[in-house]
Amino acid sequence: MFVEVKYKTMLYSSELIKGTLRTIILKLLCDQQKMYGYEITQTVKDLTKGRIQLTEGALYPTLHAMESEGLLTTEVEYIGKRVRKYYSVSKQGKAKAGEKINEFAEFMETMRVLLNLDLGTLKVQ
Amino acid sequence: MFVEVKYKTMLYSSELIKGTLRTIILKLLCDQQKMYGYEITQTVKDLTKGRIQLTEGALYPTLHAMESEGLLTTEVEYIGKRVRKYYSVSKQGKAKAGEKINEFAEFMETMRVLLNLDLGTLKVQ
DNA sequence: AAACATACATAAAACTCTTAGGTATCAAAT
DNA sequence: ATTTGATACCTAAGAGTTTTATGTATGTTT
Repeated sequence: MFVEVKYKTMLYSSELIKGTLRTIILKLLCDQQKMYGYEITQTVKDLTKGRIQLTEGALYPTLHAMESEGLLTTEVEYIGKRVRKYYSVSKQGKAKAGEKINEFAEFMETMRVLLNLDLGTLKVQ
Repeated sequence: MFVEVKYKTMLYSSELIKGTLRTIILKLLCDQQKMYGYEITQTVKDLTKGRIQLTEGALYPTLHAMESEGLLTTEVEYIGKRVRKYYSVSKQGKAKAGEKINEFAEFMETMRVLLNLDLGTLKVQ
């Protein structure tokens, strides 16, 4: 009869997350070598303390697109009867990851200046 | 016969800017009291050294929407025969600005952690 | 006179994401 | 036993935002 509240803070209104999905995927896959879709959603949820929750409707089509663009490669694995599709970054994907992450970092700095934010005082609990 | 290069760095691939337009507008109008559309595009371009260039096709409809939502108020002025439409933030607009800027700051911090960025070493020239 | 900058505006198309639905396996609780 | 919840994949309609393209008009610079 009690509802467990996992995360104190709200989800971001999703408009901000737009345009960051590919960057997030590339970064995680560069760090972890190989991951499957569902694992990516859970990892992002954990790492962001629930603040960013990727929807499957956005994730899967994006993974498929990135594979067809040659950024990711796949290998299927069976866990009992259940299918798992692992994604890894290709050489191109690694290059792209570098670009994307760099671009995002610069974008953040530009926005920090534009919005006159003092990130030194910001603490995300 | 020489082309003047105003800005060294590239524009951001625009996907990142998505979702930040309203925040930028509210922030600028809170600081400047009143601004007109074209002025907003130029100010953002200058403040970001050409990295963010708002398109008019995105800006004007957004300003209209924000006015109809009660976030902004307008007053028309004539410079010779040319029309200028000044926008100011309403009381609601000011509250919204606070929320939006805060949300963006938290989002940036979350992304910093997620992408493992070291912003201390980042210098935007 | 032409080109460029100022200043507004709209509308079709493109792009990305949400919402909503579907299938199926496995574990835990009722 | 069966329902619920978690795991795991997927697609498609609709919503929302932005780009691209276009239009109008005035003022300034070349």
